[in-house]
Amino acid sequence: MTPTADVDKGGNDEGGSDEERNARTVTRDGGSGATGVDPQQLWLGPAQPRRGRRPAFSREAITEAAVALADAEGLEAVTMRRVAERVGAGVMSLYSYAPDKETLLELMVDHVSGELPTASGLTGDWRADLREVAHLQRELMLRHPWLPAALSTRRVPGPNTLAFLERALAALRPTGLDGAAKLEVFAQLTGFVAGHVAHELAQASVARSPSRVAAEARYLAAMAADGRHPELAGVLAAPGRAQDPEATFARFLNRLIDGLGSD
Amino acid sequence: MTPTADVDKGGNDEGGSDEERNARTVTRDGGSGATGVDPQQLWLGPAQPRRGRRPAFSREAITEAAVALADAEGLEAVTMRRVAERVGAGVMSLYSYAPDKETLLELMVDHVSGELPTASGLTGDWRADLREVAHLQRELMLRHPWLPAALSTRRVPGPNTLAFLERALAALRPTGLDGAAKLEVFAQLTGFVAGHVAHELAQASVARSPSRVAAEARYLAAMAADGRHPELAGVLAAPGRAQDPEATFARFLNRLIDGLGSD
DNA sequence: TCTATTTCCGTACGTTGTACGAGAATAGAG
DNA sequence: CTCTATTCTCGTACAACGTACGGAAATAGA
Repeated sequence: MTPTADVDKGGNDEGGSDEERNARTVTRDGGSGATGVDPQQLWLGPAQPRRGRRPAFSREAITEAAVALADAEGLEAVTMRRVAERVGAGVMSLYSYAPDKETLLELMVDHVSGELPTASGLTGDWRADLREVAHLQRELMLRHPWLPAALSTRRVPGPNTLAFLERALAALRPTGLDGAAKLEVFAQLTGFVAGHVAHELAQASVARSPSRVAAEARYLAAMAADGRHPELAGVLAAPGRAQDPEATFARFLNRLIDGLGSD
Repeated sequence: MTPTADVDKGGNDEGGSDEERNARTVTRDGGSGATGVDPQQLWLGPAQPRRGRRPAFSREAITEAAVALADAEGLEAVTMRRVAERVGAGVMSLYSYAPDKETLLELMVDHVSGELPTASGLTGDWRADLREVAHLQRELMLRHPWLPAALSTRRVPGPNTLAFLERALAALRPTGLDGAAKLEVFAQLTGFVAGHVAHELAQASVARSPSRVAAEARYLAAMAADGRHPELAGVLAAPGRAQDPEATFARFLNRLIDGLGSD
C-alpha cells in the first residue's frame, strides 16, 4: 500500500522460488531472564520450514494493516483484535507472526522506516547531509504521527532502520568521530526530531479545539495575575508572532548541528 | 515523604484554618466536545464545600502514593487498584480526587516538579542559567525515571511546573526573545533533556542484562557482515571509548545552548 | 430532626493482551 | 496411499485494566 522498500530476510534463501517466506514463528528468548525477543530470530529468522500447514497471511500484510490502522486512528487504535479484523484473520493467528504486541510495534516502526531513502545524497558536507537526514526523519514522522510515541520505547534496529543508520553514519564519516560518538549523535538527532515533531503535532491538534485553548489561556492568565509570575505575565502580554513550524524546526536543527562541530 | 514544596491552592482560602482542603471533585469538561479536564477546575479548584462527608484521604496523599509506586516499579505499575491499595482506600474512592487516570498522571508530574528549586540562582549569564535549568531537570528525571515517559503526552502545566517555567523565563530575559520564542526554547530544552535521559536510562538498563547485550551484538555483527553496511562494520570495529553519561549530557547541552544565540 | 450534599466503595461491565489446546492442513516416510 | 510429524488457525477463556453506577454512610445548614 505504502511505497515501502523492505530489506527483509537476510540473503539466505537457498533456491527457494516461493514468495512470502518471512512469516515464521518467533519463539521467546528462553535465555537468562531478559524480556523481549532475540533480534536474530526476529529479523533474520529461519525461512526454511517446508513442512506443516502453509501460512495464510504474512508478517508484511499484518504489519501493513497495523500501520494503516495507526495512520488512520492513532496508536491506541492498534489492538490485536482490530489488526486481525483488518487482515481477515483470527486474533490468535497474529501470534504466529509476532510473539507479542510490542514486537508488532517494532515491526511497524521498521516497516515505515523502509520509506526512508537510504542510498545517495551525500554531498560531503556533513552538516548539510545531517540536516537532510533530520528532514527525512521529520517528514516520515509527519506522515506517521504515531511514530514519535512508538520510538520512545527502547528497540533493536530492524533492517530498514539499520539501512538508514548506515546513511547517517556515512554522512558523519568526515567528522572523524569514533563509532560510539557517531551512534550517540544519531540517537540524539533522532530523539530531537521525534521530540520536536511530537510537540509540533500536539500543538496543531490542540489548536483545533478552540474551547480548550481558551480554557488554558484563562487558566494561565489567572495564574499570572497572582503577582508571583511576572515573567509569565510578560509572555502573555507580549506573545509575539506565531511561526511557521517548518522554519522553527530548521532553526533549532541548525543550532543543534552547528554546535556539533566543537568537539 | 519526598521533600516537595507544593504550591497548591491559589490563595483563596478565606479564614479557613483546616488543612487538606485541596481534595475536591473535579468534574469533566462539559464544554464543546474536548477531552480532558478544565485546568482551572483542576489546579485551583474550589476549596469551599463545607457540607457533606469529610474526605478520608487527600489528593496529595494519593499523588504521593502513585509517585512512590512509579519510582519503585515503573509507570506501568501505577494502576488505580495498586494506588488505592497503597493509600488504604477503595479503588473508586480515587475518583473523588482525580477524574481519571490521566489526570492522576498530571498530578504526579506536577508533584515531583515541586522538587525543583524555583527561586534564585540567576547569574545574568543566560547560557549558564539555562544550563542550570537543564541540569536540574535531568537530575529530577534521574530521580524519577518514569518522568520522561509521563511528560511525553501533552499536558497543561500545574503550579509547580509553572513556577519552574517562571525561573526558565527569567533566565531567558537577557535574550530579548519574544514570549512565544521563549516558550519554544523551554519546550525544546525540556524535550531534549527528556529524550537524553530516556536514552541514558535505557542504555543503563540494557547494560544490566549481559545476555541481551550479547544477543544484540551478535545480531549487529551478522548484519554488518553482509557487506551492505560498511559504515556499521566500521563502527563495530572501532567503537571507541565509553563515555561518562554526565559528560555526554553536558557536551550535547552546551552545543544546543551555544547554538541558541544565532537568532 | 430533616434534608441536601459529599465522600466511600462493592459490584459490574467492557476492553485489553494473550495462554491453551483442539482441529485443519501440509510434507516426507513407509 | 497411509501414517506421522510439523506447522498454522483460531474459538474459548482468563486475568487485569479503567471506570460507570448506585446504595450506604457521614456531615452541615435549615
